[in-house]
Amino acid sequence: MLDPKFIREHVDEVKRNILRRRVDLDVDELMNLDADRTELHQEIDVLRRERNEIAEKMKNTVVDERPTLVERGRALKQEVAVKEEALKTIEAAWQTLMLKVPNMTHPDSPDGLDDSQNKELKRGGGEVARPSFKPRSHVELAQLHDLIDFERGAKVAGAKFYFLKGKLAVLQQALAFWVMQQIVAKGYMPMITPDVANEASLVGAGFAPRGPETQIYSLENTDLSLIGTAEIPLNGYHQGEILEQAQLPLRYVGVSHCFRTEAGTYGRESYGLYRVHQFLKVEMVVFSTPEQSEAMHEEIRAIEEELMNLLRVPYRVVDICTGDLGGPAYRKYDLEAWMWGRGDGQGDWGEVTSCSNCTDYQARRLNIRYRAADGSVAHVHTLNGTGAALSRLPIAILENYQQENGSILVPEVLRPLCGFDRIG
RNA sequence: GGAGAGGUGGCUGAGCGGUCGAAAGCAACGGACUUGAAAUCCGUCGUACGGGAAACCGUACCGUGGGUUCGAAUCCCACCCUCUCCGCCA
Repeated sequence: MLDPKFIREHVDEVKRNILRRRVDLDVDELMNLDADRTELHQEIDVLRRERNEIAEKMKNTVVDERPTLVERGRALKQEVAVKEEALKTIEAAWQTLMLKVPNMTHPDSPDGLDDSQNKELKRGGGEVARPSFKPRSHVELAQLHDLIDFERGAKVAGAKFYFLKGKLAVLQQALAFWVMQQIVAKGYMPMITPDVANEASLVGAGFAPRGPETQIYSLENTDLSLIGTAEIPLNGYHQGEILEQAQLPLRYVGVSHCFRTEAGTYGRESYGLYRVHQFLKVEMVVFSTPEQSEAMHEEIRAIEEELMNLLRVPYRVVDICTGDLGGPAYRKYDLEAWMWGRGDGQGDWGEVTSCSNCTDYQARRLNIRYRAADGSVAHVHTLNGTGAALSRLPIAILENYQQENGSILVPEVLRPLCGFDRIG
């Protein structure tokens, strides 16, 4: 959420930003509601003031004069109740629109409509070398070695659930542990989070738990949902707290299962493990001061790149364009790994990690603040970045490490943990 | 799951329905004393919104949401959470 005061004072800027981000929202309507809301608030305050004054007078009033005061008090109670009811309605509408206002945007974020207009910044992880043979997709490779069982996953839990089997199951655990270790070595606090979260945490992180376009599984008869990312519990972790500036930046790396309904996304874009209902993910979350957040964003991106370099998986860094940023992000980078199974067998880039600077957008909803050295209090900045999505990263490893005979080499750094150096 | 106790400021912890935004202590901050530090003494010390150039004023907030009342931290109801005991259990 943006600061309402900021919106009032920068209406034109906010409007321009909404246009740039391709968000459909009537700011004038919001401002009208905002004015009504403020006015009603003031009216209610005046009435409450009188009510308090009457209550105060009651204390030192002789008995026979009390009925007059009581009567006036009763009338005021009525008036206040009516106005409070009206305020509730306005407040709800105001809130709905406020939540739709996206974060402001980093001046360097490329302008664009959708992911086709994201801007490539750099490449790494080694060259994409077309092999002398026709590369197989991870699905074909998995079939060859019996590494993923989608059929039985569907039988047990439904389409887009799966069993990882054999050496791929081991590789996944090794990857998760190795990535965690690397990030912990950078000073991040390792965390294993709840795989469910309540509505306050979900909404605070910018997710809509219920409703038609939700991406989230919710649990019946509770206000809990299965989390889509550890970002949700890790953000919620400091909900409502005032941190000390000396503690910042606070760096966390959490592992969790992630659940996404991915409604209506079957087809080529969701081939194999690329888009599934459940996966394991290692996620970094940072709380920082406003001054630190851009540097922290670069730090997280550097860690993501380092991991890909150590794994020797070809990747490119993409600066996400305004139309593709989503609500909370001020700026977002994706790392896309080369995947031979995409792009009609020609190979293509596929997102494996993503990192965002959400500035104070989430912190305001979650009410996470810090006390500066001078005693003043302000919202922290929050950042998040994928350490490893243990569905997509294995795709990139399988497809880039495959050999002509269909066997798959294990990345050097994972061999000690896996206990084997090739699959097949 | 059953029985009981409890949720108050950064922490500990008082709080007869009106004088309570809230005692006291600790911590923190500013100052005095000191060569410096400790100790001691004096002072400051919640957040949000609105009004005001400011001093300051108003409103709200004592787990959350309802209710009773002229008036609620205080009474009533529901929910959430914590602790103790019992049961069950990886």
